[in-house]
Amino acid sequence: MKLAKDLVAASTVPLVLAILADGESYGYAIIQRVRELSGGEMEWTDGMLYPVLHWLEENGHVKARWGTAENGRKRRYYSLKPGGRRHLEELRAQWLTVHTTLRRVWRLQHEGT
Amino acid sequence: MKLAKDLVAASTVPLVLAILADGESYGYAIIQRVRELSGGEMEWTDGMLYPVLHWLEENGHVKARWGTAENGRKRRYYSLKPGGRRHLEELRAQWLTVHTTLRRVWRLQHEGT
DNA sequence: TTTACATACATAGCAATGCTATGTATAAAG
DNA sequence: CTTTATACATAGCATTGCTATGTATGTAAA
Repeated sequence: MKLAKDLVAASTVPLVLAILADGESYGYAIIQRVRELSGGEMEWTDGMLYPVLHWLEENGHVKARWGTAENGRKRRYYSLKPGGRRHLEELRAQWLTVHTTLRRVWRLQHEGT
Repeated sequence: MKLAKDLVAASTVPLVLAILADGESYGYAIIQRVRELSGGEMEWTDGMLYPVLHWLEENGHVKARWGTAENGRKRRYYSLKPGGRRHLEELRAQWLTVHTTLRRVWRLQHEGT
């Protein structure tokens, strides 16, 4: 399923933060995690993720460190800062507000009266 | 609660279509309906809604007619066309895909293991 | 040892567009 | 006669998402 641009934009930051809330991670792994969590429905490109990661870092939501994988490969590991956790909760609340609203109208369609 | 731009953008069209799926309506009433459905959390401006309505009409999702309210006031009534209904279902499916994905990560945070 | 593929990160730059700001008009209320 | 709520419309630009592109290396296969 091809997802609308808008929807992808609205969910990118919440998803990244939520994944990091589960523990430190890095770009490539986050992309795979998203595919996994979505059952293959969401396919992110690295080109769209890295700018988001940089933005999150600049805005104090996450911190980053260079690390080395078991195989010697360089990686940039990201983890949540307290501000990021707060931001995540805020975004979650916003998402749920909208979701609840949508559910209310949908219910009118699928049920009687 | 102030909602993020992205999230507003992602939910506007689905919400409008869903409201129209419930029956013919017009700009001003749609704005009030959104406020009502969201329990006052979502406040749309007319300036952001009308362009969306025009876009939906141009793209064959809705049809519009000029009508007159009981009080003699001119109104532009919109109603769903079959293509709009299909589009609504498509957007709903997309929304649910993302929502399900988010719920899965959130669950990891709020529950154990 | 060369090719191919997966892994891994980075960013310039512009196409696309959301929506603010602004304008018009009228019914009802005070 | 003034204000408020109702009702619709759109120019135009500030904002920004993300494609396209570039770099680099580990591993497997050919």
